[in-house]
Amino acid sequence: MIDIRLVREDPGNIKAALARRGVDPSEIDDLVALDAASRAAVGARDEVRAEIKVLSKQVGEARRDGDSATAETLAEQSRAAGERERELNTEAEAAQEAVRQKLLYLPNLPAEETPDGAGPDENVELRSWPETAPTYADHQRVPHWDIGVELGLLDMERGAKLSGSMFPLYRGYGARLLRALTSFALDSHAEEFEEVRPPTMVLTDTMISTGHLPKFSDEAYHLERDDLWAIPTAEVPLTSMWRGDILDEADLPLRLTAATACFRREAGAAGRDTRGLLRVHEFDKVELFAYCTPDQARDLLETMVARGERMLQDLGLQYRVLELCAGDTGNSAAHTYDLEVYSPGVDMWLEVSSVSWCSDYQARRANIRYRQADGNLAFVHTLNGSALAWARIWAALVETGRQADGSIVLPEVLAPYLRGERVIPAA
RNA sequence: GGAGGGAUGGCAGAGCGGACGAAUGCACGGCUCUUGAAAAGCCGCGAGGUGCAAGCCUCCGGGGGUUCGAAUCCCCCUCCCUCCGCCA
Repeated sequence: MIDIRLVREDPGNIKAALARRGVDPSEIDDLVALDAASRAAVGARDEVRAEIKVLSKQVGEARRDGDSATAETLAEQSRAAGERERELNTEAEAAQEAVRQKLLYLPNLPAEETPDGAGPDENVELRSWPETAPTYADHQRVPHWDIGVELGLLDMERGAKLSGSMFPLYRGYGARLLRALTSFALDSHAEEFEEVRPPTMVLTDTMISTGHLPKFSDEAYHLERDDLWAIPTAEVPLTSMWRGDILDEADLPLRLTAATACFRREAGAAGRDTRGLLRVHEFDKVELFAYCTPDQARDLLETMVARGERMLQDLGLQYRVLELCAGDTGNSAAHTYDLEVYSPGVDMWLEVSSVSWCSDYQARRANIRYRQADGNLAFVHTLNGSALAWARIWAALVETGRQADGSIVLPEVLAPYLRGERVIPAA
């Protein structure tokens, strides 16, 4: 969440920053009013509490002096104050909770460098690869869902039979390809990023820390009986690994990588991209994550994007890099780059990575701080990025690699992970 | 699932109705000494909120309760450890 003090000190500035992402300025006015009310209520309660403390101390003294009459008089006064305290406390807590709720729903402030814009159409294309766009043959213009059926790699019908639509089931070479991608990715990050295998079901507090709750509860799967949430991305558990902790500055940046399944209800996208792997409820993804100081954040963002790009080049997939505009940047992020691959069979650009700098928005929610050289505490910055999301990569690889005879040639870099078998034979 | 023991500052660990926001050690910061460093000595040092400030308030796993007053007593919950049961 954003720092309430910034709102208090300069509401106009916050209004302007959040207006860039479509937040109504009146929201900030509401927040300022709630905050003022909260501080007044807390102050009133604290005064009574101070009174009770003084009285209690005096009761003790009177008792020691053997003056039981005075002790009883003071105790009576304290009891009366206690009743007032209970009322004022109820008010104060309600007022504080109102401020917190308001803050939990407000998105992060966009970074200065994040370009203006209202939605996806105004994102900025920074670069693309390869420099000259490839041409694609007719045999590459076959959608992956057809290829999947033809070669026995993807069985969406049986997936739906088990779990409903948009739950893919991979078979044979198709399943092995996924496993190869995950191994390839983790190995390539291993030198700089510690490999983690976190739980995929998490507590409500864990989801709140990243900003996925309370605002986006419709997008997540919830197991009611145990009150657990299926993670939409490894970013969620990784952010909470150090929730509530104080890190040493010397340990920063702390870099992690994790492969997990990711679960998304896609409630807001019902009926869109329903075929194949373009949009699914469960997919595997390798995530990069970092905790760092504010000074380290911008460089880290660039190096994480570079890792994603490097992998796409290694996989031989055509891609472009988008800098998201303020209006399209995710709730928790200050600045985001998306990587999109071109998939010739469906003739679409598919988002396969989103790399975000969340400034201290998540750290504030999760209360993750570090001790600076001067001894003071400050919130860390968090960054996350996919490297990469496999379902759409799988689609692009199968479509791009399709040969005239119907077989599929996979990238050289995956050979070690495919027992040397880079070619999925034609049917 | 059953039985017992725990949870206190960055870490370790005392405290078990009032003088406790909390001993002590380590870590950390400053200073002295030193050519420099180490060692030693001295001083400082939990966090959050609010206030111009002095100050005031909150926090001893979480939530309730008893009491004039709770880290300390009672109840519930969570997590950790030991033992038993079950289990991939």
